[in-house]
Amino acid sequence: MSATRERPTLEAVARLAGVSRATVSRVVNGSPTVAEPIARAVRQAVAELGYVPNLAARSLVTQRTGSFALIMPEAATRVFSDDQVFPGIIRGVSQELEDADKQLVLMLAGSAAGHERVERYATGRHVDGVLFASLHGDDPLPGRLARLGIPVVSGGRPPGGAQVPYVDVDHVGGVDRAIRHLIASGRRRIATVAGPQDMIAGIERLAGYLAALREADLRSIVAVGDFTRESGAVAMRELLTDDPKLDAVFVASDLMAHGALHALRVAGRRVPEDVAVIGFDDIELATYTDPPLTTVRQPILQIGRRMTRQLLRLAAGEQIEPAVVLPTELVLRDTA
Amino acid sequence: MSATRERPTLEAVARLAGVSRATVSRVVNGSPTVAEPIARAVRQAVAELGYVPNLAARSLVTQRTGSFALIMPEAATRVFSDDQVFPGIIRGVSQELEDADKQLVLMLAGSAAGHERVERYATGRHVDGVLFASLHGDDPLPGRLARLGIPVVSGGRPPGGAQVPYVDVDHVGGVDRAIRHLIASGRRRIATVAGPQDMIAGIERLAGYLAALREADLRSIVAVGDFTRESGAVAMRELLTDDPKLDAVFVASDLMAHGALHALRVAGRRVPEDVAVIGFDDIELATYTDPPLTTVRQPILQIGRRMTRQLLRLAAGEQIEPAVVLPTELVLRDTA
DNA sequence: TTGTATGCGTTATCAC
DNA sequence: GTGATAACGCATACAA
Repeated sequence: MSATRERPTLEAVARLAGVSRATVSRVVNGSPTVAEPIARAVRQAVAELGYVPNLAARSLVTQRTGSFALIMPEAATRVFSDDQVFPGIIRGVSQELEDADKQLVLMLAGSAAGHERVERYATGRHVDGVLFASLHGDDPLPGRLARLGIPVVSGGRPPGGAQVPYVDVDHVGGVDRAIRHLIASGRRRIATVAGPQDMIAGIERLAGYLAALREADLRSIVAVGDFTRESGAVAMRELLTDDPKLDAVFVASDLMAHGALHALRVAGRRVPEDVAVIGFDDIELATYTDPPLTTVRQPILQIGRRMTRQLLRLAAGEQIEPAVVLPTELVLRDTA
Repeated sequence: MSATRERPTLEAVARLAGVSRATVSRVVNGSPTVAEPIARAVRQAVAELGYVPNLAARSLVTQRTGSFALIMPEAATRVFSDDQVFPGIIRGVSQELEDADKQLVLMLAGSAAGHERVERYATGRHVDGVLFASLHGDDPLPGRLARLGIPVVSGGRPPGGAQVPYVDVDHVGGVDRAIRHLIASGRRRIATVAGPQDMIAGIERLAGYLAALREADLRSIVAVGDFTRESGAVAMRELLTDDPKLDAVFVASDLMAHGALHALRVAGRRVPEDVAVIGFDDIELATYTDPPLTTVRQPILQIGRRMTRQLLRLAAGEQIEPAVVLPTELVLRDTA
């Protein structure tokens, strides 16, 4: 029982079981064409030696690895702030991959170096397919991988218009319902804290806000954040400066909304009496803010699951829809 | 530019450059023993063909993969709740690995199936080493991997006493300072919401609480949660039932403390006037609770970084300390 | 049903 | 400095 015992190979198992390597391979891979007594002997030898297949060798010949990459083109700080969106996607992907008995390889690609390493990794055929949790600007990577024949699915429509299959939610519809609700409850000076304008979620939600206000013939008041809580607070302060009499604000993410609530409290505004607030996402935090946050729910877990299912189908050689759009829903709590 | 173009191999590059495979390999791996003109020609051919080394083939011969696994023996729900502890560790690990130009493979092993898949993956030599973000009970996996000669480092002392090198923080010292602070400010009925008792963080923080109260000759009041926000709220309600007159509570994690604050507000208790609250972790949320949370800071990012450095040294064949313990610190805000 | 032989794409050990 | 050539550990077409 030495600590650095040689790893047993197929060969060793074959010798011990008194059969050929091929037979051992068949047993290990569950081929039905092996006589039961022999199979038993082989399994016995496998157990005795503690044999585990070398995955590198296997994937060298099978041309597949059984693992899939989920790429977060974000700084780690952003992925793991307490914004629950990325984590939710990770969970969805993880669940679906687990069901398929595939391995998840999570890659953070915030830095340029990280981006490059991801590319090497994926093109090096370390994975059978690649998921992008989000995309910034017109990142060329997904298109490049797809062109190399590597199955790729994106979370959110690629902002640059890259031709990559994606799964997204109905941002505009959700925002529209939120704004209508504010208007219906008598609000007239409706501002927004928008998300980053190089991400599709930021772009679409702002577009939705602008369209809804235009239709209602109301003036728009915009400040831009970057989906962090801190940026939400900063943007809220800007808005209050721009228009001290604003009576509602649609914030493009719950985390930013939390920051905004904080800023409003500091500024002495009551929510919802003075200012109504609606967020977007419906992460767990939304239930625990003070007061609990009215928000547009997006099915975060489902995004991850759906992306994964699409990718698995793609990797299996099936044809898939170029776009899947999931519904959003307005969840009424106490801030609007 | 066909979508499923054959991948170029070393052979192809060699042919195009008019040299041998060995030479191409040398150039690709940056060997200095290649004449510059030839090296240039090879690089040219590599670029032209878009050659990328097949990592499976490479690791088959080098016996190393350049990637390391970070295993979260938790349900995904827990890892990616908005508790920032696991994410913080992931970030630390990710940063340090990035600096070393190594790949991070994140594996969730909450379910039994997941646990088994992780074992196959690691013993299958898909990674050069393994990090456990936390350990439950006496999980046999880390010990098993270590015995197979796979470098392993644990985050937190293994509760079961497994002989695996680990990085942990000074739980007891931190809790002790928290309790002393409560006593010094006149609190006498000090309760605790403990963490899960199969995790070292839960065990040690409760032990620290009990020891500090015993020393001060005060009565202990204990409820147990599982590090989720909801469990913090539930436990807080229990405590209020047990002793309606309690005037302070040490909560073993900030997220549970958030739940506890919520429960206290609902119960009509003012914080800190009626009840003082101290958390543990100092995640970003602690700054944003209402009121901002006094808490014991642990250097979460550093835990991840330090674990990774230890693992890299281990994988490089160096000898490492069996235990590294990082300091904690009391951060005073408004709840105590 | 089982065994033999071959190849997957690299790196490493030699000669040259 | 460069080029053959032998592993690395496995899966599979083909033969028996």
